[in-house]
Amino acid sequence: MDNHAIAETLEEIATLLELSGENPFKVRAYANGARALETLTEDLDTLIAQGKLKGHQGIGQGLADAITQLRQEGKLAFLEELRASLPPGLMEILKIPGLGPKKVRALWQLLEITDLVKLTEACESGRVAELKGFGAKTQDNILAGIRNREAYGRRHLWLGVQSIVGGILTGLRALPDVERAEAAGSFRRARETVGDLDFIVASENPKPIMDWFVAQSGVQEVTAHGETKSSVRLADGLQADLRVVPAEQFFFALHHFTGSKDHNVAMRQRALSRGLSMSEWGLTPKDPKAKVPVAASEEDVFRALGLDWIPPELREGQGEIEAAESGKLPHLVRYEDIRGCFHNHTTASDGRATLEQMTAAAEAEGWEYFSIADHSRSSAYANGLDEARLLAQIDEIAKLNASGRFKVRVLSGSEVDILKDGSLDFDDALLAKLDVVVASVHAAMTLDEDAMTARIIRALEHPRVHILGHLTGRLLLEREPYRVNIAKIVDCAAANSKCIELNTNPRRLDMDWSHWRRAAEKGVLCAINPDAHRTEQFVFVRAGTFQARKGWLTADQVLNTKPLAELQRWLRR
DNA sequence: GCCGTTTTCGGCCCGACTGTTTTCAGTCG
Repeated sequence: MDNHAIAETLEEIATLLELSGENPFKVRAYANGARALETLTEDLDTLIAQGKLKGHQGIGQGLADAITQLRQEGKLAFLEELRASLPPGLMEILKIPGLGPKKVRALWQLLEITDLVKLTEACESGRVAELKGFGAKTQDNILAGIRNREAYGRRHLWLGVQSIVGGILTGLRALPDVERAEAAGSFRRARETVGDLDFIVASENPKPIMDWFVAQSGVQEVTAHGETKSSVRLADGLQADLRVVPAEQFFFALHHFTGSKDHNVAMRQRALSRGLSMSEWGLTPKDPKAKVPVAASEEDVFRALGLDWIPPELREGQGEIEAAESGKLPHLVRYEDIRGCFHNHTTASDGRATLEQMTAAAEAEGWEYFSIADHSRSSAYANGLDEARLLAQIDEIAKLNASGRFKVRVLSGSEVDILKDGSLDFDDALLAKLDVVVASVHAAMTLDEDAMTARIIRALEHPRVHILGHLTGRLLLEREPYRVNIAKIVDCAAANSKCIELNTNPRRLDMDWSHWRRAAEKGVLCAINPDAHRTEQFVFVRAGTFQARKGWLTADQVLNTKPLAELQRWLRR
């Protein structure tokens, strides 16, 4: 099993234990272990061999043993027993909003409900409402939850919800009683996908704000409408929560609901160690005579705990608090630092805009340079260029640059296919004529991990390759990543001074933010690339810069921040 | 199950809302 599969298995154990009525802290330990594994940056086999798995945050002896066994044998005896002891259909029932482990257990034990079909029947016949702790309302909510389970479970691409967030914020800020309004949650942290939206408002008069929020156009269902908190369902099952707090609590609440969970836990622990209790309401000293900290900004919240302000993108519980304590937070890259990008398509392959249209749009972005990297011949589905067409395009780009019609410098390139054996789709003589070579996998995605890793490493070691394109091939919410050892690819890129792409197509965001910090520490450069197939997609660079920030990247760790002359020296070296 | 310059046992973040209750359990984030 690879890291991801093992993490999913640990999640499954956590859920099964929860349904068994196990100690909730034990349940949490497995869930924490799964997260620790997902964000592991070292090679798992190396850690196991060196006996260093235990000692990682959240991984003790028990989890280290379980992970080792899953990695080496692919199975775990106590998991088999656990699975056998519970009806498999309970897992689906647990996903219905409003049903947690206690209620699912009650349904199972008292009504012998073991799947969604039986649950639906029991609700329709009114038997669920008769159970202790249930009622008519709960029964109705379960039926609604079953009907809408697909939509409610879906996450949403960050860029896809951006305009919705903007619209709601504009609406809130226009209300007379609103002093401040911000979006919080995973949207503010720029997670690649967003489960629901969180809004925080400062006001002394919450009621009209709550009333506006639940009555907005686009609201399909009101799931909560309280004095300080309301929740609604928007289109596609997207949930939006609003919390209204007094102005003096605003920045504590904004921090709290920005999260992440891991970050907040670490912050609360830090507060406790300094004699303070932390919640969304503020910081309360254990000593009633001590001064109560106030916050007129989010900086004040961090300052009260002896920390520098931590950008929301970094708040994932990945060491940001330690860095903020010692003044070692990185000076993160900003969109203003970007001078161009390297992976764009035209109508020559599968793009929707011509070379000239793309160039005009790049100039409008204010960029110094950008490179065309159309598909190569093996990507026939995308109208990949053969040698003759690529030579013609190189010539066309040279003429466009010579014409002086645009200030932006167009670099010629190719998104050359990495073939199944790791060789490239064009010969060395042709590659040598290009300014930029991006190498990507587009076919034979089902190789096993060792074969895929060896394939990509062979391509990356090719002296003509500058940038590795979309490393894992994942499509968020659609397609799993290829099986590939990212740690080994990163090491290879570092050893050969190659650049890895951060593909900022909102469905890709690949390589993922969680790997960049370690990659950059090893000296691997990042190329923030839109993979634009039309001019409007240059905006991906803007949105994708948040992902680079999430990966702790500074401007000098990003290839696109180099001035043209320096860039050309790097490309030709 | 994890963790520990007070701890190897006894903690483990905290609060709002709903629905079912007459004071609170369960769920959610």
